[in-house]
Amino acid sequence: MNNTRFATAIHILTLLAKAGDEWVSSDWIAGSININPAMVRKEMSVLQNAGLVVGRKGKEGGSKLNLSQSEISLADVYIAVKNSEVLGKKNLHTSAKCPVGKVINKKLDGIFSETDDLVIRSLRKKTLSSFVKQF
Amino acid sequence: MNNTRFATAIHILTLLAKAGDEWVSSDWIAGSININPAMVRKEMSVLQNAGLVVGRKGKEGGSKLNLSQSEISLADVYIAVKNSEVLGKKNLHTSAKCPVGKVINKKLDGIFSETDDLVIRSLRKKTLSSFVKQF
DNA sequence: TTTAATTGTAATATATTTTGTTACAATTAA
DNA sequence: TTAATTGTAACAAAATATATTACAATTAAA
Repeated sequence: MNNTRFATAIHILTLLAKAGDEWVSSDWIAGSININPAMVRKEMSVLQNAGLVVGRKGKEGGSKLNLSQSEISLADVYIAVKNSEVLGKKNLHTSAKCPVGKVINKKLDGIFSETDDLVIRSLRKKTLSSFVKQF
Repeated sequence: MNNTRFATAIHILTLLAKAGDEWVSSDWIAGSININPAMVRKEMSVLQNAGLVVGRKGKEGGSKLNLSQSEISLADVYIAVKNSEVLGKKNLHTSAKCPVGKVINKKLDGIFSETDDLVIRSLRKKTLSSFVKQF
């Protein structure tokens, strides 16, 4: 996760949470984060596919939450945006001739997935609701 | 961590652990990982700065562990190589005019560092020794 | 019905990060 | 003295992330 996707997603969801039942435009959100509106819409599209938000086209269009704040956990957000494991990537092409190189990825798998699970279980306990209360 | 540095560092340390008191060349290690020897030396340099390995130049030179296998935790390795937080980067330049944009990074800080700590505490319990035993 | 505003998405461009490569002075053992 | 090796710098290439532009499709409201 050497990118801003989690931070961006949380920022978006926080604004939607605070907007309640209003439709919020990507332009408004982009102004708060200070990124391009098209970037907001791209990430919004991911959050829609995850079932967290809904969008509406056309004049007076925009986005809003699809679930209540307390039904959205930060794990849902993380899972929606994550594109690598916490401990990073493995070296593909390790040597089949070396006893270590031959099997190391299988051994790393355990640690890698255990670490990912740990993070997800921790984020599962945190809700958008409690995050937004801080503001 | 959208890179291979942790996997590479663990691979290196595993080979050194299995080599015992011998000096292992970057060329040999590179062959097992199937990457460029200069890459191995770069990462080795990081592990040296972390106090985990020692190097020797010249003919019959190479690297070996500076501590016993059981004294090296995977957290030591992770800390040595990590260059981003688990949950990624924050958006710098968020709007000072928006009540959310104004303070969100401070609020995210809590979650971000808590998550990093969680991972480190978990890796702290795992030693190079127990990892290497699997081979 | 027309207009204005907005999404969703694709295509392209730019920037940043990661990985790979080459080169070589300094060092060390034999 | 020779041969092998590190440590590091400089540069190149590839992969990933972010930004920008454009526009068809849609929708509310005039």
